[in-house]
Amino acid sequence: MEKSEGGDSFPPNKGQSEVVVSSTVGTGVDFPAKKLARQLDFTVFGQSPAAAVTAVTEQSQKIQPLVMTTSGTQIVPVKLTPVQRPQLQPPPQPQQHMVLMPMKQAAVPPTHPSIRPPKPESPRARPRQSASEVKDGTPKKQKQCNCKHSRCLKLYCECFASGVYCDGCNCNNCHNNVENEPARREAVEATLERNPHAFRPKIASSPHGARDNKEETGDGLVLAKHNKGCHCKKSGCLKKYCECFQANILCSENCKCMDCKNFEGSEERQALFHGDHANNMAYLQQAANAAITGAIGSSGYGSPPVNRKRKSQELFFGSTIKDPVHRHGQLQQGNHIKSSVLPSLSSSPGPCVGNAATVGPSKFTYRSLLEDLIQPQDLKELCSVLVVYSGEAAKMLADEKDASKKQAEGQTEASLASSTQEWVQNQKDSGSEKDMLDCCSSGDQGEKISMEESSLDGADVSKRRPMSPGTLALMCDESDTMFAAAITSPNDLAALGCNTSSQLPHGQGMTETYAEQERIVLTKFRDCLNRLVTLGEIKEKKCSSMVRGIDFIDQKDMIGNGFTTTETRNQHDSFNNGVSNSPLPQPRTTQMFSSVATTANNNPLPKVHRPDENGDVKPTI
DNA sequence: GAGTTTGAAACT
DNA sequence: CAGTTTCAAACTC
Repeated sequence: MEKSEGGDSFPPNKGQSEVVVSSTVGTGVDFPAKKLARQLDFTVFGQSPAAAVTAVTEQSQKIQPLVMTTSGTQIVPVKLTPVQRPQLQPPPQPQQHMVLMPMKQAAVPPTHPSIRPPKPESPRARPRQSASEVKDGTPKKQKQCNCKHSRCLKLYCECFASGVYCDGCNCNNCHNNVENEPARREAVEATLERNPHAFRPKIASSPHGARDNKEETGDGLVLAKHNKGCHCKKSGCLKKYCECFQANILCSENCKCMDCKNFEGSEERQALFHGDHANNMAYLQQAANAAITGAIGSSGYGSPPVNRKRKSQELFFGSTIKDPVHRHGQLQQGNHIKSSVLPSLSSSPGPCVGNAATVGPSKFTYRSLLEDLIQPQDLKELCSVLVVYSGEAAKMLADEKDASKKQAEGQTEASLASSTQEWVQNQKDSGSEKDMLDCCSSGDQGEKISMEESSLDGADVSKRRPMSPGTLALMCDESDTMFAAAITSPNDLAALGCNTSSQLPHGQGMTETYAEQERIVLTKFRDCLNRLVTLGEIKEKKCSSMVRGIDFIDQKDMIGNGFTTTETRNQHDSFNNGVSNSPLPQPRTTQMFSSVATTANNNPLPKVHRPDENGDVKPTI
């Protein structure tokens, strides 16, 4: 039962597996080091998990069943499942150095300080795990295949796919052994012929680099993505059927899965991972099942599968939103900021993307954590505030640089400054802000500002304060994309400041002004985004608590005194001014941005200041 | 532990 | 390249 064939002579079976093979290989071991060496050349396999963590370039990932142990003195074959090969993400199963390691070493689970330990898994989740693998909870051996028809010479076989001989497997008619090396080699060649990359790691480091590298979804690091992507249809990519899920990575744009729930921000996924203990697996699995059945159940295939295909989902904001959940998830993976804002930007005040509940009866529907944090008007307001800042910054800087000129030119700029401040103040005091926001964007705001200026000081366009290219672009973009209708004549655009040439009376001095102006605006914008992030995090925590079933505790705390932990309490305090104390934190972005607006309102520039109180003034948006 | 489900791999 | 079949792991009962 333990072994049908193939592992009899090589690799050494269990009794032999404790033999240490030194780096010089072949010392007194009844299996030839040469064979091990041969393994090296036939495929290019993933590195040991530990090594893989640190070296992750696709090119360098030679499939290499024999790797140096951490001691650096021994060569041991490693056994990784196909999805394990890649690295980065420790698979759910404990990874074991293979047979040739001394038991003492083998008994020590490889650790990966830099990565999250494999998620807890109940024994039930590994029903086929050999008895020898985990008896006392200590992984001792590689995973064993159970191939029956492939002779372990197809990629179906994990051993073969991993580039190692079968050892102690439960396979039948195994040819993945030294005795059948010719057949094996032939199979390898055939496999490579079909797919030259067949033995290359399936998981590659993300091209998104830093973003992905720092990606932390609360449930584990998500560092890479599947090269080919999965094609899951029914598992929601929340089961180990899914290679991405199994590798503990998020589905990516490479995937062609349906009803994917393995994306950042997926509540279903978070529900799976937020359980930190193995004994939560039952619940977690229930959550996964519920998520899957909920999505697939009545609605899942009620619509043509094609509609659920990623192809349609990839139609960026196509008019037909068949699967907002998945699509949103993909978007999130693609771009944090974009995904965070998109729900709100998605225009129609109607159902936002995150409001998947309106689309399908899925029991678990994904709603962006930021869904109710950001409203379209909030963005408008933000843009408006930024424009105000921009204007104020430019004006102030221009004032400084052109103090002498302004003396000659009279009070124009001063009136501009005062008028702008007055305008901001009036906007707030008169309560017309909403009205303004309802009908304008930054561009519109800019228009208003410009109009105001014109009306107040009578200055012509050429005298209007300069605006940075960035600001102008922002304003123009806004007006182009969202409020073009409001612009009825070219003069409007000119009024928006799009005519940069007319705004640049000061030559090089303006460059500095622009830089400073942009810095201020961007810094402020960063501030807002940071607040948004904080809000999202807090809300995520709350959601996590709900998932864990302890929500009521936290919620109670939140209702009463804020948050339970010092950390969250601090977070709460940090933006206390802008966030409501609603039990279920749904702080409006308007509130969140209010401090910005207030700053702009009360003290436009002195406080435009360095939003980063620590002195970091460089916008890092 | 048997049977079912699932999705990758292989095949057509 | 798409559709189908084969296969073995994951999963359920």
